[in-house]
Amino acid sequence: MEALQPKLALRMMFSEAIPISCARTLHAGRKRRCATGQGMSKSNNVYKDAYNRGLRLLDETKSLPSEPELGTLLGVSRTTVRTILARMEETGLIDWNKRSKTVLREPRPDDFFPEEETDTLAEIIERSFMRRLLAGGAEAGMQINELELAREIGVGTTSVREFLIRFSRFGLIEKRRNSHWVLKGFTRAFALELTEIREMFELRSAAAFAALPEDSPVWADLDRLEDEHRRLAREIAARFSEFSELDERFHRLIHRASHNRFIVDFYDVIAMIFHYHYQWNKAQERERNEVAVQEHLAYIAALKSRDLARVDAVCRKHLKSARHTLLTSIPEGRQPLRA
Amino acid sequence: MEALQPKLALRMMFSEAIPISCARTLHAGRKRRCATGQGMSKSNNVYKDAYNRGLRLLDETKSLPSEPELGTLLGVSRTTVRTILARMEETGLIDWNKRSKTVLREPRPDDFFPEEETDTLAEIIERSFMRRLLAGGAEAGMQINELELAREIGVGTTSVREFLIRFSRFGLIEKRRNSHWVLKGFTRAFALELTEIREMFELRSAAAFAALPEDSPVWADLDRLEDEHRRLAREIAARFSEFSELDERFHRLIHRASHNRFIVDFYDVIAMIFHYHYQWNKAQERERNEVAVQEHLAYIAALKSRDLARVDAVCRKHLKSARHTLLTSIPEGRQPLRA
DNA sequence: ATAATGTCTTTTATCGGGAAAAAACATTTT
DNA sequence: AAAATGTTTTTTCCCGATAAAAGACATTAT
Repeated sequence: MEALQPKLALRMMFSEAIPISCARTLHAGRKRRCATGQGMSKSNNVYKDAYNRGLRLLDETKSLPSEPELGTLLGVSRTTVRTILARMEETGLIDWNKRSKTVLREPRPDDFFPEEETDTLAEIIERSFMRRLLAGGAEAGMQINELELAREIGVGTTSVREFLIRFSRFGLIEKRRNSHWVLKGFTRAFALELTEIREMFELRSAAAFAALPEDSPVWADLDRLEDEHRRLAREIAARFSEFSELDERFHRLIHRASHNRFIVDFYDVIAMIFHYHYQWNKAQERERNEVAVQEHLAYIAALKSRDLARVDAVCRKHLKSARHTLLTSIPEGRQPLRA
Repeated sequence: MEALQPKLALRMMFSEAIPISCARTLHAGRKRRCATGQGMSKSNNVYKDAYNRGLRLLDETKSLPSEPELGTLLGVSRTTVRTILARMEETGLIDWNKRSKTVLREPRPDDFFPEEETDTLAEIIERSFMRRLLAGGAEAGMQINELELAREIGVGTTSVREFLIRFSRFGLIEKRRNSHWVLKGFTRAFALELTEIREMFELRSAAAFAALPEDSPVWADLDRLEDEHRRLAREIAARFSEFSELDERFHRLIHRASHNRFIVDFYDVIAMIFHYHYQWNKAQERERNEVAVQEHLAYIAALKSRDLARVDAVCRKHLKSARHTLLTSIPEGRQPLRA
C-alpha cells in the first residue's frame, strides 16, 4: 500500500545456507525424502538430542532404569525413550529385553548424532536471523521478507512466521498488517530503552530480594552462586568466557525475587540481547568480565547484609557499567563512543 | 511426559461454534468451497471491510478520487481498491471508466457486507478464546489443546498456534515444549503483577510528560482529550459506556511520552485486559467511569501545571482506584472482596 | 495392587499449496 | 514528466496433510 521505506531485503552476508539435516531416520528403518523436499514435516531432533544425552548415562551404570524413569531423566516421553532404547540395542550398546537393559559397551564418539542435528528449528532460524542482523548492513527501516528468509534458511514459511511473531516481543521488529515486517534496528535508542526498563526492574527485584525472609531457599542459591563467582574470580584469566552464563543465572535469581511474571519474562529480552552481544563484541571481554565478577561479589555481599540503601547503591553501580558496556559496542552516527 | 496438571480441556460453555463466513466471493465471480472445507485458504475480510468503509465515502461526494488516493484513504493496496470499484460498478453504485468514477446512487443497507465477515481471523480467535477464558470454569493449570480449539472455532491449527504465540506475551498462558499450553489463569496474582508494572511505567511516563517542552505537539493532543473528557462528564449519565475508549487513548498518550517501546508496548497488555474486563464486569460501571473521568481531569490539570509532585500524587491516586476496580472484579478463594 | 511394558490414539511441529492482498512493472492519459 | 490506469509477479495468510512426539489405554510382571 505504501512504499515509504527503502525496499532493501535483509540478505545474508556470507551466504552459506545452513542445510537442514537430512540424515535418514535411523530408528524403525524409516527414510525421509530430502533434497526433493517432499513430505519432510518434522525433524526428529528431540530424539537425537535425548539419545546423545542418553549415551552419557551408559558410562556411569551397568544397566539402565525403567522407561518412565528414563523419560523423566531425559525430559522426553516414553515413546521417545523406547525409540532411543531400540537404537541402542540395534547398535550393540545395550541388551534390551523388557525390564532388563544391560549395558554391553561404552559409547564411542561416532555413536553420537552430530550436534547440528540436535537443534530445534526455532534455534536454527534464530541463529540465522541474528547472524544477518548483526553482520552489518541491517539498517533500521529495512523490510523483512518471510518467504525470502524461509527460502534462504531452507525451512517452511510457517516456521519463519512463528519465529518472527515470537521474536517481535524483543522490540527489534514490527509487523505491518497484511504486509511485511519492518526492522527497527539494533540501535543506541534500543539499547537505552532496554536498559531503562532493566534498571527499573532490577532495582525493584534486588530490593525485594533483600527483604526476603531468612528461611527462604534463595539464600542458599545465592551462597552457591557466590562460591561459583569466587572460583571464577580466582581463575579469571583462563575462564573469563564462562562468565556470561553465570551472569545470566545470577540476574535471573534476582529477578525471580520480584514474583512478577512480567519482570521475570523481561529478562528473556535482556538475555537474548546479551547473548548475541557477547558473541559479537569480544573487545576487552576479559577486562569487562573481571570487573563484572567483582561487582557481582559486592552485589551479593550487599544483598546478604540486607541493607537496602547499600543494595541500591551497589545495584546501580553494576547496572551503570553494564549499560556502558552495551552502549560502547553500538556505534551510532558519528558521535564519539565515550563521553 | 509428565501429567502433574489436571487434564481438563478448556471447553466452551455455550457451544455455539461461530461458523466462518462462507459467502461466495462476489467479485470476479469466483466461488469458494466451504462446508466441504476444501481449499479455503484466506478470507477476503480486508476487501469486505474496506468496501464497507468505501460505501460511506459515496454519501459525501459525486465522484471518487484516484485509485492510489483511495488506497491511502482506506488503508489497503490498489489491488483491493480495484476489486472494490469493480463491485461498486457491478451493483450499480458507480459508473467506472478509467479515471472517472461517478456516483450513481446512495448505498442502501443491504449494500454493506455483514459485520461478521469483516473481522480478521485473529480477532475471531481472540474473541472466542477470551469468551471461554472469562466464561468461568477456566481454572489455572488447565491444558490448552490447539487442535481442539481449532476444531471448535472452525479454523486451521496454524492460525490458532499463531494466536497463542502472540497471546502468550500477555502472561496468561505458557508453553510446554513439544507439548500443550498451560493456562495460568486470570487470577488476583495476575492482576497484582500487571498493576505493579503499570504503576511503575505510568508514573515514569507521567513525569516524562510533564517535563516535555512547551512546544511539543502533545500539549495540543492533551487539550483535545481534556475537551472530550469535559463533554463526556457533562453527559455522563447517557454516555458513560464511551469512557473505556477515551480511557485507552488518554493513557496511551501519556505512555508515549516515555519514548520507550517496552513501556508503550506494555500498554497493549493493559488495554487487552481492561477491554475484556469491562465487557465482563458491568457492575457499577456508571459510577466507576464517573469517578475515573474526574480523576482524569485532575490528572490533566496536574500535567498542565508541570508540577512534578502534583503529577505524581494525582497519578498515584488514579492508579490506586484503577487497581481497586480491577481487583474487585476478581474474586479469589473465599476472601472478602473489599477490605 | 503397583509399576512396568506393550500397543494404540491424539496432539504437536512443520511442510507444500492456493486464494487474497500487496507490490512491481508496463502502459496510457493529462 | 508526473500521475494515473492496466497487467503481472510476489508475498502474506491460512488450510490440510503427515511424521515426530506425547499421551492414553491395555496387558503383563513383580
